[in-house]
Amino acid sequence: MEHKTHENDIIVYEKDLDLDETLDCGQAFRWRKIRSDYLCTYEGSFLDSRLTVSQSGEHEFIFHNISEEEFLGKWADYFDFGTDYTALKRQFSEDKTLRAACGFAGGIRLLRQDAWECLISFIISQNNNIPRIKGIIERLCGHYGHFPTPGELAAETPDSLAFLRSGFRAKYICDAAKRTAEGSADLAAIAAMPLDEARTELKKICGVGPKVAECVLLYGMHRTEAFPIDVWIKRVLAEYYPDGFPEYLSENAGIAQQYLFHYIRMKQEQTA
DNA sequence: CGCCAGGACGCCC
DNA sequence: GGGCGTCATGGC
Repeated sequence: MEHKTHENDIIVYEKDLDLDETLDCGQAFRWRKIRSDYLCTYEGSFLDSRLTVSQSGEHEFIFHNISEEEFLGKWADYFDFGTDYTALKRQFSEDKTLRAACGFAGGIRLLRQDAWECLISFIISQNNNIPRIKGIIERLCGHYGHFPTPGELAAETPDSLAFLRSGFRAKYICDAAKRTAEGSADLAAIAAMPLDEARTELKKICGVGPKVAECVLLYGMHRTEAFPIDVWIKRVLAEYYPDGFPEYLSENAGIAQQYLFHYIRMKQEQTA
């Protein structure tokens, strides 16, 4: 990744990034495509940080109206620009199915999101569809003007969160907020634990089962060996990996999973 | 209308 | 330990 400043923007050159594939593949829920003169432009946030970013060419991106400090200190990390995805995809491509998935959408990157925001977001995601997940999170952030802190959410009750229309998940949101605010769930500590221990700790939060725990580990703590299994990945495993997922990929299985998730969903959409 | 959604829980055996 | 009904809400 190379970058330069131009007026108030940061221009980035990166071969292994596609904004549509990365920001609209179900790993983050707060990005929305806005009309523009570029290939595509997205507006989005994590916690209370907002960004407008455009894809101005196949390998060229504009991070609008931010300083170099803000780019290097925040967004370069968020977009995981420190990781060599060319090397990752080369490794993935030893596997036939993954080679097809990377060939289909090679511009996916694993965003380095905030653990707390991921915890709440993926609690909301359970037994839910992506458009509605986005709506609930939008109402949540709209209410506070930013993604609520653990303390802010801990002051709520399922009744006071009725405006979210999050259904049975409201009580789970409250439990996660309470535990995080009071420290019985210490996300920073969990992020540093051995994987199985981290899983166990996350699942102590009411409403966090195997799938949500895996998503928090992968998307919010960048534990790339975490491997969320939802209905789509179940189909991939049954169809392409009846004898199990290749062991040599285990260290980056979560990133591989991201390519496969996008691949199988788009394939389904095309044949549907 | 019915089926499904980036599931987890409680209960049953 | 595995199987199954239930849980709100709304997209399609």
